[in-house]
Amino acid sequence: MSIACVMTESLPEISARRAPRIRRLSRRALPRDTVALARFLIGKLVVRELPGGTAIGRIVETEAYLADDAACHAHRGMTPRNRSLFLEAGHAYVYLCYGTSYMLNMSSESAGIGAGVLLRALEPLHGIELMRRARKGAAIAALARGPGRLAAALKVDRRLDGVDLLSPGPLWIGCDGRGNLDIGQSVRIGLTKAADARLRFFARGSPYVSGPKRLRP
DNA sequence: TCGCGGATGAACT
DNA sequence: GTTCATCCGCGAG
Repeated sequence: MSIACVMTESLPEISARRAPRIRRLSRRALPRDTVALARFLIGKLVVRELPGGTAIGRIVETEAYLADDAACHAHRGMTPRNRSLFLEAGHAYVYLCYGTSYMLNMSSESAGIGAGVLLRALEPLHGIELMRRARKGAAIAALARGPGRLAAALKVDRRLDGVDLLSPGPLWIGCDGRGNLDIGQSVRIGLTKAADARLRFFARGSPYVSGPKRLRP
């Protein structure tokens, strides 16, 4: 993604004089620990480069899935589906849930350790029309509120499983220096296993966070 | 604002 | 055959 590419599109959400300077996250800068990484990713940007343009959203909700965690797909060892969770921190793990929705995760530990962070919701910032087309005209507030919606809005599917999110490519994660948000914490959403662990993080007060109101105080 | 049920498909036991 | 970290539309309160 180049600044020029952002500025050539005449979208109201980012004015020319405030064009974002987005830098890819460096692997060195990532927190070592999965929980710290889930918190760290709040406020960072997901950049999706598509033939029709670039879609960008700010991460406002994440969940940590630990190596020692019954709710983590890697909990019972590596399988063809979950092998991306065992890649060095910063790789995409994408899978289909309930036959209808893709989930986008980022691997979070050293190579060989299966753990990750689920990206649950974005504040749409740029390429909103692109995302709305992918979401059948949904309201902006609901474009990427929920993990399945997030993946749909960014056209993320299994083809992006294993992609390095810290390298140039179709999908990467960056920072624009404005990510200092008030971060709340709660139990994770929708789980049947290990449902009591408070491993969900969200930007307090953001209307783009998913889940019932009691879980986003 | 909430809780419910159906649609959906791939991986795993 | 079972499981799964969801979405959507609907109806109750």
